[in-house]
Amino acid sequence: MGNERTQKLSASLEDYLEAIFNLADDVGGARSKDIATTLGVTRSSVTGALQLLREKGLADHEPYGCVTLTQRGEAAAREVVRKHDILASFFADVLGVERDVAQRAACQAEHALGSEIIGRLLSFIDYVAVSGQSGRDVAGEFRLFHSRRSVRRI
Amino acid sequence: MGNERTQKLSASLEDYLEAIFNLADDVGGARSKDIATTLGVTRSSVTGALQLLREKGLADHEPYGCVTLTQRGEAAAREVVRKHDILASFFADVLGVERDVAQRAACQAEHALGSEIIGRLLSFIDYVAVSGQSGRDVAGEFRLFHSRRSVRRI
DNA sequence: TGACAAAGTTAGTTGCGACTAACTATACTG
DNA sequence: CAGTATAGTTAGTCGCAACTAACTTTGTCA
Repeated sequence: MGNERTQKLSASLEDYLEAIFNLADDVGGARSKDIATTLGVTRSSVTGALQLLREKGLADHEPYGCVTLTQRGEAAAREVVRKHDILASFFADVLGVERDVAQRAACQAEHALGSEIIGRLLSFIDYVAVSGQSGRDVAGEFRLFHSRRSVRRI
Repeated sequence: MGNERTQKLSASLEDYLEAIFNLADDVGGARSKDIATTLGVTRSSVTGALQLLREKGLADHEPYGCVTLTQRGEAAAREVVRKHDILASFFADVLGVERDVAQRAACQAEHALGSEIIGRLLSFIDYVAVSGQSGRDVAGEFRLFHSRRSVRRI
């Protein structure tokens, strides 16, 4: 109990995991420089974070080489990415927020919400998606509702 | 520009503002001890935070006395409380999460979301609330949808 | 192959936000 | 009103997560 398997990650380390995962996915490998660019931090900050991720058994990183995630690291990264995608989809597809605003908000909120809420949110997105098939498009109806209310406030 | 009026508050200071506001509302005054208990920190941490809030012109605090919020401090606190309430209501009333889980999640997420998203969320809650009056209760329907999907996964 | 640019690391600093321990002020109570 | 419990403050420490500056390694190319 209380070992490295159960420790909660900081928002910062979750961001690093997410960036490493996405870079590996997109470019085929995560270089320290690219992680720094993605997250808007210096290379030395990345070195420090990789050190921590290695200590926690989440990333492997031979100096001057590519960063790879361990099985546990990849699992943790997938969970962060999943939260991100669900939140971004909810903001954009249900609430009707601009894609890039939704993305940025998802980045912030993904660290704050547990799996109970995220699971329900995913469910809700699906509910809204199929709502059109039963004669009433919830997302569209809400957009109308929202724009009318906004107009009233001008 | 860049003066004290426009600076963004840390999540921690927002928590202090919120606690002070709620205590003043509930008990009629915010004592350092009570702020500490509410937030689960030590009294000395509160002293430090009050120092910062005073420097930022958000709280007045004569040593050994009650803490009061300035106009700007109260405005900032109201905004945090508003975000909290909207999020908690969304989690509980729309997603159907337990009240206390919703409260805790709102505490975490309230610092991460800007007014664009929060405004839409409020709008959405209203939309769901009036949805029942037009023959179809979105929240209730979703609960059914979610519970059926959950059962399928067992 | 030698030089240089780019990438990565190390060492040391900063700010924040918590903590403990020790001290001071206030308030209550016999 | 003296003594003590409670509240508040101060000083000093710690961990985290960033930073800069200086150094090392790697890779490229004339």
